[in-house]
Formats: sequence, C-alpha cells, structure tokens
Amino acid sequence: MSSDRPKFYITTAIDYPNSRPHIGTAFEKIGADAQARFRRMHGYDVHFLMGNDENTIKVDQRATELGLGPKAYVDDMALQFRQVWSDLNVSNDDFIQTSEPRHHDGCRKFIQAVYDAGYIFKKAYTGLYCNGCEAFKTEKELENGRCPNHQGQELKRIEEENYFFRLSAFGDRLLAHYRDNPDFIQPESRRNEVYNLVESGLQDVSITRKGFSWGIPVPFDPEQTIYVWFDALLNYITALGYGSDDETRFEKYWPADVHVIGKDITRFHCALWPAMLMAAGLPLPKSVYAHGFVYNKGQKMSKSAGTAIDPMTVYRTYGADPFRYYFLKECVFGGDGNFSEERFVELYNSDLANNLGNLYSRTLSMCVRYFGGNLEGSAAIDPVDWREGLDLDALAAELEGLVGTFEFSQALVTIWSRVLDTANRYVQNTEPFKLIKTDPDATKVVLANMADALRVVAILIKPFLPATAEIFYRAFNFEDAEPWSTVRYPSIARPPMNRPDWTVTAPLADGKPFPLFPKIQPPKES
RNA sequence: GGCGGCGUGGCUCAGUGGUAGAGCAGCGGUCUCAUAAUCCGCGUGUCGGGGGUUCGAUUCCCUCCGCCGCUACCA
Repeated sequence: MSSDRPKFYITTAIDYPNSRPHIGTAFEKIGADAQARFRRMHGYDVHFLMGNDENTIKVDQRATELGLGPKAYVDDMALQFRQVWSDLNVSNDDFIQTSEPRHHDGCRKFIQAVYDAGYIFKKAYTGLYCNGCEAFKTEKELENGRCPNHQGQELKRIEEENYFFRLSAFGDRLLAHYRDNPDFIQPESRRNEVYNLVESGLQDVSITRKGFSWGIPVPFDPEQTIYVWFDALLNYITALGYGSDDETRFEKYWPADVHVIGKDITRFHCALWPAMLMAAGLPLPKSVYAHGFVYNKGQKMSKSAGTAIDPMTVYRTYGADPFRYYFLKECVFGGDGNFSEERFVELYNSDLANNLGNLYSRTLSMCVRYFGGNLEGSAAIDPVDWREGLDLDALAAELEGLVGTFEFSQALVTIWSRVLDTANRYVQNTEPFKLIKTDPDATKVVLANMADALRVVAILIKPFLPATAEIFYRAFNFEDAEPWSTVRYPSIARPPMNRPDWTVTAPLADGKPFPLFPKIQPPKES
C-alpha cells in the first residue's frame, strides 16, 4: 500500500463545542476541503484532519448545566459537528476529539519530552481570580476593578504554582525560521504581524492549571492539568498517533503541509506552536494559512425586519454545493467576506443556474432530442471547435497555481469566464438548434464539442462542487474513457484516447434532464 | 499611542505615471436548444478630501478624514 506518492497533511483548527458550527467555521472547513480534494485529484496521498477542542473549563460548566457528564456532552456535540461537516461534503479523513485517549497519551508524551529538555519550569503565579469565570483575569480585562462579566463579585488574589513553558527562549530561532521560510506564514499580510510580534519579545507562558478534574493531568505532577492552548495545538500530532504504540502514521504524515486556521489564532500557530515543536525536537509544519472571517451582513439587516435566516440552514434548502460555491467564490479566502441572502440568491441564479446548470440542460436536451442521446460516431470527432482560442494546457497550469495557493475565488472566476462563457458562446455561435434542420452531421459535431465542454467543466469544478462535478461527469459515459477517480486538471487539455461514442447517461424525465439549480425567486425588498 | 492595510461606477472588486476596467444588478436588442436561460450592445464614475513632485497621477510623496487588522497566555 505504501507508495511514492507525495503526502499532503492538511488540518483545520479544532472547534470549541460550546456552540453549533457557524458560517465562520464552515468557511474554514470548506476552504480546507477544496484544497484537500484538489490535492487528492493530483496524486497526493492526502490526510485531512479536523476535530473538536474539548478540554476547556467552559465545556465542563456547560455539561454540568445540562446535567450531563462532560464526556457525554462533548461526544454529543462532536456527533452534531460531524453531521454538519458531512452534510457539507467535507472530506476529512479523521476527526479528533481532544478528550480521546489517543490525545491524552500524545499530550503526556509531548509535555514530558519538553520537560525533559528543560523548557518547562515551575513558577508561582499571582493573579486576580474570578469565581464566576473560574479563570484568572488580567489587569487589562478589568472594568471598575472587577470582572466585566461578574461585576457583583470581588476578585480574589490567588497565588498558585503553575508550570511555564520557556517560550522566551525561542524568539531568535523563530525569527530565523520566518526568514528562511518565507512561505511559512500565509497569506503574506499576516507575515509581518507575526514577525513584529516575535521581534518585540516573547514571554514565558503558563501551560498548566491546578484544581481541575476535566483535562489532561500533567505526567510529572498529577495535581495539575495541561492548559487548553498547550494541549489543543497538539491535536495535529496526537491524531497521527504520536505517543501511541504505533507511530507510523505520525512518521509518514508529519510535518503538516498546511494548518488552515482563522486569522485570530495566527500567533498561536506561528509562534507558540513552532516553539513547542522546537522544544520537543520535532519538525515544524511547512506552512500556516490564516483565512479571514465571514460576517453575517444580511442577517444583521434582516433581523430587525423579522426575516432573519440562519445561513447555516441554507445548505439544507439549496444543497451543499451552492453553499460551498458562495463562500469559495464570494469570499476571498485570505480576506474577510460577507454573507447575505440577497447576494447568495444573486450568485446562485447567475453563476449556478444561468451559466453552469443551463449549459448542462441545453447540452443534454439537444443530444436527446436530436439523436436520442446517442452521439454515434462521436468517438471520431475531435472536439477542437469549442476550444478554439482556449489554451487548456495553460489554463490547467494557471488554475493549479491558484488553487494550490488557496486563491479559490480567482480560480472560480477564471473557470467561469474562460470555460463556461466560452462554451455558452460556442453554442450561440454555432446554433445547433438551427443546424439540425439542414445538417445533422454538423450538428453532431457541435454536440460532441459541447459534451467535451461538460467533461472539462466537471473536472475543473471537482474540488469545489464535488456533487455537481460528478453529476456533470455522469451526464455522458465519460467514465468509460477515463475513470472519475483519476481525472486531473491536465486531463482537460485533450479528450481521452480510445474514447467510445458519447451517450447521454444522465437521469431524464420526459426526455429532459432535471434542473440542477432551480432558480430562486429573489427575496422581496421590504 | 506604535506598526500595517484599506477607501475606484448601485453592489463586489481588478488595475496602470500618460484617453478609467471586469462580474453582478439595471436598460435595450437577439436567438429559441435550455431553468424567460444564452448571445450582442449600453456606464459623462470628482478613482475618500487637500497639497506636492511631474510635461502629465487614480497610479509617487506629504497631510487630513473615514474604516479595519495586529499590538504576547485563555481559539
């Protein structure tokens, strides 16, 4: 089973199970998924990890409120998260919960290794403790000298011995690493932020807490548990079996090729995490990609009008692909974006219904109507006509560059403008619906070209709209020429060798294909 | 406060030292295979305000206004 295929290990941030998945977290998973699917298509041995972050005090509190044990609570939440990701067609290979034994085992091994290396020390920590939050507060957080969330309570000055990680020892090494690996932090705009931060000097950080039962006990001092941030980052290696009896997967996939995270947690991933790995003597991830946030603009506006819709219900109504398309096209991955129902409908109708879905419909309809679905002799037709002016080799290469660097929006814009528009224009210019009256053979040539266009589109949208892509590919018997599982972007450049005559294999009703994206009536202005 | 970014037609954005561009929306036309889709045509926008450099700036510099990010422990 082992192969010489290059491996590609991609992760997303693990989520707090305090609340349900929202558009922000969905944005991250969808982007990572597009990348994972793209890499799989192109021969990488991909391992795609997601998970939930469960060793927090709040989880314990919330579970208690619900009258549940913390484990029962997080397991139930994990089930719900996994269901949403599955509904969105997110193709993660693994899902780790940090309450799992494999995570605990790995964390213990890791913290012990860092301890043995001399980067962990015990220090008395004095701080203002809020009973309401069960947490220490910094001076900055206070309002009127009290916790902003619990103004009725006095803060207690508590002195506690905690273990600290000697983060301060890694500043120079981190800076050197950023310099030697310019692609470590992406996108570019995040790079200076982190660099400035580290350059300004790092402080040692407390990495354990005393007196909590929910969490991972420190192996060299069982009265303490590992503080959530220190353990959370470790999911990227514990999920691979680090610290277990069998570390072959860890050895195979680590270091990660990219950690996909939100921009708010950049510093943890670009400073703390690499320092932790250095301390433990492990290789550093190759890159960290910090995506932007998606704001729920439409929600805010319509809330007062009483017509609020939860964007997370959109995929249930319109399907996962339109949902995915919206975020991948409308929101530049490295920057911030907005969700609004109005914009969703606009994009859905214009890009998906009018361009993509309609090309599918008109192609199949004419094939069925004029030739009973069988383009006899089409194997001998070289579909060069619709491609005139298109350099598909160059296009494939250009798109590979864009997708590989998370420029999904630009990639989709390019596919639509260069391929879909070209195909629709080709139909308009050749007018097969007129040609059929005078020259069936010429018409067949046009339709064979259109079939080829569908094949090309199917391949190009595969990482983004996996369900639609497959429907396109199954519209004709393309599978007989090249299996869907092995198509790659370069496959678009030329039709498969030894292809059969194309035959419509799409499901039909009354000789017509089903509308892939039924138009949505625009929401009424109020 | 410091560092960085942004402010371009209704919306989302691209762009260059030398007559301002795209997509969507809108308007008009066309075709009829198709989900009233496609295709063609249509935008006199002070390129945030002001100043400067220049033969000439939206593009370079300064300043002002507005918005945003980061500014080290709890996603």
